[in-house]
Amino acid sequence: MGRIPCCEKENVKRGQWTPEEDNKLSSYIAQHGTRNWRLIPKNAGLQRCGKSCRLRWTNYLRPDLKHGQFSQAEEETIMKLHAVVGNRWSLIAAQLPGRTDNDVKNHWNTKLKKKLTGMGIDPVTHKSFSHLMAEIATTLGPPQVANLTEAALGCFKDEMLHLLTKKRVDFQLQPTSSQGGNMNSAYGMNNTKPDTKEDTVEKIKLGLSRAIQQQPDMILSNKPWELETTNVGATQTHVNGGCNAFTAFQYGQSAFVAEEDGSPWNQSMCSTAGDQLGHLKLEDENGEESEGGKEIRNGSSLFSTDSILWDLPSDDLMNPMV
DNA sequence: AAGAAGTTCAACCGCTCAGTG
DNA sequence: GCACTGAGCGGTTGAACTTCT
Repeated sequence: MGRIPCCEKENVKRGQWTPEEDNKLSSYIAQHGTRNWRLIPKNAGLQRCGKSCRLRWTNYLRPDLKHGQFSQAEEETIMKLHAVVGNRWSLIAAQLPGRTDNDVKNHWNTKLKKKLTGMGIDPVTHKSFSHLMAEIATTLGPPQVANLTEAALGCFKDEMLHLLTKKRVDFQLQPTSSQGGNMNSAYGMNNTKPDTKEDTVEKIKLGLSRAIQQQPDMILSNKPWELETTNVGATQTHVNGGCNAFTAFQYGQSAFVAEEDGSPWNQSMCSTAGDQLGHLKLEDENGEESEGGKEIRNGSSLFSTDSILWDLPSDDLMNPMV
């Protein structure tokens, strides 16, 4: 039993709309309104599917639409709401006057996701990668924890590579006093060459392995059955006294600290390892070391401590959230 | 200058939901 | 309660444009 098509597929034009078509649709709707989309193309003299007309109108022709760049405030709203409601684009768009769900969705997919990833935050869960690594660790038995490096890479390799291969990365894997080993000879201090993807992955592996080896108690102590979950507003924060390094990485804290020490990765992806992983320095095109990178600085201002996730008073919403 | 690679965004598709008889 | 229909939603696609090599 097939689904009844919304219109006859033949005799129906598809693809980009022409200015004449836009005019026809706009003037028809101005006169007759938007009742019965199936009849609109026929009556307006358009060889288009009703659904296509509705989309064109709601996403482009509606007079109350904004077409320019998203403002910082709008981006903030999207990110906050996405953390709460997920991919409910229409719900999010309802809070942004003049923006459509399609606009919001596109902006999220092309800009905001990357921005978050660049900050070491998983755009799906809105948790830092280090937090997610900790969660992975809790699902592994002690013998498997040794494989955490591989597991973490499996999960975040794409994100890491995206970030690391887009920017010039200066790995400075600093040895700790307890290590005693000569990290300089192993990795080369101030290795300013980004190398190949494979090299990058190997370096991440080495750093993570070392961190995990040095902190097995911390990772193992974060057992799911010992986790206490508290609700903070609309988001959940895991609280575990023995594993503070992993707790409560939300935008506010993450970005705030990142700005302080200039290395978002140190705080997010690398916070598990802390100093053992060393510092990832981001350099700009001129080879100048940036304080966390341009992207990150923008992110920091976006996620100021004044606008952390759970601080979203319902009064701020344009429309009541369901 | 030209081709390749990456990015953006309008448009489409198929599914679900709500309204109606 | 059921069937049917229109509207709306979110995921995906691909053309156009931009940037890189």
